[in-house]
Amino acid sequence: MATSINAGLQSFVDRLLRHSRLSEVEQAAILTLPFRKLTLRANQDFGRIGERAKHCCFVEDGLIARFGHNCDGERQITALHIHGDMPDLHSAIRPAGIGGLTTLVPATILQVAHAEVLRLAFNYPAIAEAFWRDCLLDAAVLMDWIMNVGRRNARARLAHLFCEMSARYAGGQGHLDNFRFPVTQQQLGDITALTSVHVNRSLRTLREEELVTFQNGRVIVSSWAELVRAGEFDAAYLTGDGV
Amino acid sequence: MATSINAGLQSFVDRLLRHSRLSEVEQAAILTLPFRKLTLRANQDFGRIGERAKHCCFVEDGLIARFGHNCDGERQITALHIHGDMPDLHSAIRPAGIGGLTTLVPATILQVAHAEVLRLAFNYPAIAEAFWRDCLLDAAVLMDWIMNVGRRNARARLAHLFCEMSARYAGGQGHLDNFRFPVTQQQLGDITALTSVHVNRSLRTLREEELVTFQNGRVIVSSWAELVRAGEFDAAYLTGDGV
DNA sequence: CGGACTATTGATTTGCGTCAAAGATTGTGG
DNA sequence: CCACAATCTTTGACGCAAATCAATAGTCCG
Repeated sequence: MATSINAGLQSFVDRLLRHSRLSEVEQAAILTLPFRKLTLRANQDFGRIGERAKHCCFVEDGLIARFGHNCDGERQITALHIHGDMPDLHSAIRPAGIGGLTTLVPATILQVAHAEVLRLAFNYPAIAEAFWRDCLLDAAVLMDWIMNVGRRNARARLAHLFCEMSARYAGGQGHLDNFRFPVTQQQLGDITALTSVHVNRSLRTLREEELVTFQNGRVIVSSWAELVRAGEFDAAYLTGDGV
Repeated sequence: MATSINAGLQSFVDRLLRHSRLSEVEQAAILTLPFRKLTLRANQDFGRIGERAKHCCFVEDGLIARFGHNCDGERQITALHIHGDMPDLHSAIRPAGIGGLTTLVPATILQVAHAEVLRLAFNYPAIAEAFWRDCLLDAAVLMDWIMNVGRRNARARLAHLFCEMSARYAGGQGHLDNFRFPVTQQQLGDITALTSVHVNRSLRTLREEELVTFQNGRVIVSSWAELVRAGEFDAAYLTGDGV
């Protein structure tokens, strides 16, 4: 169990600092959390459904998806977590699982015991507040995804998703016009509640309209303004508000 | 500004106690929160989009919906809140609005200033934890709704919704076979991402199958077991986990 | 070099939306 | 208490976006 300051934990602190104020002492307390580093293959499920977790996991590298299944076995991805996210911070407070977690690409995660997370939250009210706020940001994304899946057509859903990931990979400052987003068209379908066939057709539309190109797990934005319009994207829901 | 113990606040404490442990002192602290009671007509928007809130609102009576719009003006309801819920507890920690709030029927709400909520959370760590957990329960429902809208057909979406509301109106203990759920078919469509016409047809199907009848804002469950199966309902996501 | 994904495209089907119109219910003011 | 408006429910006919089915290429990797 490593306890030295770690670059992975630093990126989580960076994430928290984007929306919350933390003193040097509080930052240091997070950075010295004891963790266990796990290296996972692609498409490896962990944080099993129905099982009570005893750890939070923290994404040092890779792309993590939370998912559920309907009884026909169709998968629906309900959340994506990138470098610097803590996909199941909530499990420290509410251990009951809410869907499984899986890697979409090879990933490294840091496991931190619930007890350690709770100890921090208990000892440092500002950290508790930052954790709480972090969970609320995740919830805001969930709300946005309901809008996306419920009230937008295929083209708009994909446009919106690319906008969101562009903004998130940019780390809360503007957006990226060219970024790796290592998912298959099947997985894009699992995210947007479409079939891979229709994802393929809609991607072609977006490409031909010269809004965005998705190829080999990479997104290349041709016209950010048009893409934002097509996806009805407003980045407000991604930004914190407590600093 | 009333400060005496109030029956409305009591039902919120009851809700918290369903998932979190609070001492007598902590309960009393919540019950003496200063509030302002507002009586609202049906279909009255409040907690305006884009505006930073300064209060949390607490549902004493009625049915409150959180919603967003797409650019065609179609409304999507992303959350429902009943008697005892606090629809925007999160706004104390993250004031940025995430969609508007509206009443679906005449309602009475209690407004509590953010400062008061934060003071409680700061002074009583157990209350902060309970508030945090309460937000996580709301988030679990959001995740479930993504599944519902994304991966289930019209009949299953409605069945699932009726199951959820049956369980929630039962206050975390079993379910109700007969309960008021005062929404129109149009609003059922806004919740399930369907048109009111298709809601109507699907309700007929459910009625003819003798699973559930929806009439005049009342749900009458004919076969709970069948309804649960049709809606792929598992109440686990509604229950707290921290007691 | 062969097996397993992944992407692409065409043909066809279908669940749900759209449009339209007729009842039923509720509310309101005279 | 009735008349009339407004809203809500129900049903039919038709259209369309996305699903399904199916087949051919790429592409990656051992």
